Amino acid sequence: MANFTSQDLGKLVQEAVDRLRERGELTSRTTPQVTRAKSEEHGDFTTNFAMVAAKAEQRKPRELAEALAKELARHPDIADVQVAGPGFVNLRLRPENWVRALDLPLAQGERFGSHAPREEAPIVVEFVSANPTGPLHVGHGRGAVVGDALVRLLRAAGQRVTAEYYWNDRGRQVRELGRSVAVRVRQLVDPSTPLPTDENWYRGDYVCDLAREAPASAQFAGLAADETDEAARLRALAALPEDDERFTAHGRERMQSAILATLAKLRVGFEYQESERRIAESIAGFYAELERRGLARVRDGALFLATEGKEGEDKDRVVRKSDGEWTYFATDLLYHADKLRRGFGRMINIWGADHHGYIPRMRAGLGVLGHPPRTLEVLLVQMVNLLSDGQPVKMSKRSGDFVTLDELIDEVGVDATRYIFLTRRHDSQLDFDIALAKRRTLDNPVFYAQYGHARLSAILRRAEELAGLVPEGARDRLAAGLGRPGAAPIPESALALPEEHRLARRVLTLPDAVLEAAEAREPHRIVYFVQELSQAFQSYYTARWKQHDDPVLPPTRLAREALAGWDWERTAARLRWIRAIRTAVRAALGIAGVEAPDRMEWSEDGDREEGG
RNA sequence: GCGGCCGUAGCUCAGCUGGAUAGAGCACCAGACUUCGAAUCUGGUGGUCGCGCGUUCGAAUCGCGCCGGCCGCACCA
Repeated sequence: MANFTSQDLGKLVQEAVDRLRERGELTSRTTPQVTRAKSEEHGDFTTNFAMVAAKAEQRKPRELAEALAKELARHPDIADVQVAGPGFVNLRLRPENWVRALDLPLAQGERFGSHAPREEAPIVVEFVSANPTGPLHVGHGRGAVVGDALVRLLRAAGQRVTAEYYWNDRGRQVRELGRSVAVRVRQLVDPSTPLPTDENWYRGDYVCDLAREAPASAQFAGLAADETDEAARLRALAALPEDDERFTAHGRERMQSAILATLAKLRVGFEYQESERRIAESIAGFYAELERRGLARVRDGALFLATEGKEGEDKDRVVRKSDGEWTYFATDLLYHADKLRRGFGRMINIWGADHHGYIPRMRAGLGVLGHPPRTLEVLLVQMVNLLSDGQPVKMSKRSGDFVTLDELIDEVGVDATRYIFLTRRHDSQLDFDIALAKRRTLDNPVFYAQYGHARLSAILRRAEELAGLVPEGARDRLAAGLGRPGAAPIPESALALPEEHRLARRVLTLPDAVLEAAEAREPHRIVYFVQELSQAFQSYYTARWKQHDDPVLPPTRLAREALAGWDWERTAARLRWIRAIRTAVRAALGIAGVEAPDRMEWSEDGDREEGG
C-alpha cells in the first residue's frame, strides 16, 4: 500500500472485511467502498461499509462499524480509526506515510498521476470535425480543447485512445464554398459583378483571400494559354462556370490546412482523419445490403433506415434522398460503423450542444446495424460568450466576420485559451473574458496557476544558488532536498507541520483525481486540482514567511554567520516536498495541455522596483 | 405538442455514479509586507441548493409533477 490512493485503501479495508468473514463475524458479500474524507475531522479516508452491509447482515450499522474498526486498527499504517455518525468508519493514516509516499511523484516526474495501460478495447474520440467551409470560431475552440484534454486525460488513466477528425468534405456546403470563391474571382476581374442574392453563399473576407490565391492553385494548372501572365490566369478562372469542381476543391483544401494549422497552434492534433468523400465510396453497397436485410426501405423514391422505435426515435430516417443524393446521416452512420469495425470498443464524440437532437438518430442507426447504441457517448459542449471586462464582445454573423479562433489565440495566448476553456464543465455555458485572460493579476486563473508554478521553480533555483555559498554540511542537506544522488537521506520527521502533511496528501490525490475525471469524462476537474493545490501552497508559503518568520530558505538579508544556526534538515525536507508539489502541478497542467513556466516575465507596468 | 440540457451566495460557477455542518473565484468590508517571487496571503458579510411530493438510515445529488430559461424536432450539415 505504498501510494495511499483510494484503491489502495479499498484493498486494505477489503482485507479486513475478509478476515472478519473468515472468523464468522460477517456473513454477507458486500464490497466496501472507500472514499477520501471530505472533512479533516473525518480523517483521511472513510467507508460506509457498515451502513451498506447492515441490511444483509441484519445487524445495526454501528455494531458492524465497531467490529470493522477494531480490525482496521491493527494495521501499522493506520494511526487512528473512528466510528462516527450513523456508521461511518473513518481512517487516519500516520502523517509520515504521506511524507514517504512523495517518493512516487518524485520518481515518476511528469508521468505522476498516470496509470498503467489497461487491457481494454481502445477508445476513439472524435472532435471539432468542423466543415472546411470557413475558419474555426471560438465555439470550435472550446470543443477542440475539451476533446484534446479528454484524450490526454483518458491516456493518463491508462486507456488506449485515438483522436479523430471527420471532414465533411462533400455535399452542398462545400459546393457553396466553391461557388462563393468563383463569385469572388469574377469580382476581381470585374468589380461590378453582382453578388448572389441568396443566403447560402459564404461572404466572409476569407473567401476573398481564397479567390486571390486561386490563380496560383495547382487545381487550375494549364488553364490559361500563358501561365506566366497572372491577369490572364485570373480571367481564365473567371470564365469558368460557377459550379466548376475545381473551385470547390481549391477552397476545401485551403480551408482544411488552415483549420489544421489553427488547431496545431492550440496544441491539438489528430492521429486519424476521415473524409466523408472516402466514406461515400462504399456507401451504395453498404445500404444495398441493409435493404436486402429489410433494414432499409424505399418509400416515395427515398431510402429510409428503419430507426423507428429505437432510442426514442419516432420515425425512420432518410439515408438517400429522392434526388439520389446520400444524406449526411447516411455517411456519418457508415463512418461510425467503420470505427467499430476498426476495433474501437467505445466512441466518444464532442458536439456542439445544438446537435443534441442528433444523438438518438445516431444511436438508433447503430442499433439498426446491430451494435449496442450506447457504445456511442456524446459530450455536448455549450456555447461560449466572449466578453471583455464583463462587456459582451460583438460577434456579428450577418456581415460574415466574427471572432475567429485564430484571433482569440493570438490575442490571449495558447495557455490562457486552453486553460479558460477547461474552467467549466463542458455542458455549462462559458463566459470567456478576453481582458481578464490577458491580465497579469491574481483574478486571472491562468496567471494564478502559472505564477504558482514559477514560484515553486524559483525556490528551487534559489536553493541551488545557495548551495554554492554555504558550509559543507549544509551543502549536503541542500543536495538531498534537491534530489541529488549521493546525499544522506532525509528523515520523515523533518517535515513536521500539519499543513505540510495536508499538502503532501493533496499532492497524492492526483492519481485518484485522474481516474475519476477520466471516468466522468470531465477534464475540467484537473484544472480544479491545479487551482486548489496552487492555492494551498501559496497560503502556506506566505503564512510561513510573513506570520511565523519561518521561511523555507534563509533570506538574503541574513548574515553569513546566521547561516550556521540554520536548520538545514528541515530545509531539505521542505525542498523535497516542494519538488513533489511542483511535479504534481506540472503533471496536471500537462494533462490540460498548458505549459508550466519556470519563470514569469515581468510586465511593464507591474514592475516591482517601480512600484516601490 | 414531443424530447434534451439547465436552475446552488450579489455575479460566474464547482459539488450531482446518494453520505456526516453545501464549496471556490469575483465583488464588498476589515487586516497582514522594509519581499527565499506581496504578481502573495488572512479573516468577515453573504445560500428557502427554482417549488412540491416521493424513494432512502441519509437527497443539492435518484424518481414523479409543476414553474422559469436555453436548445432540438429536415428528403440541412
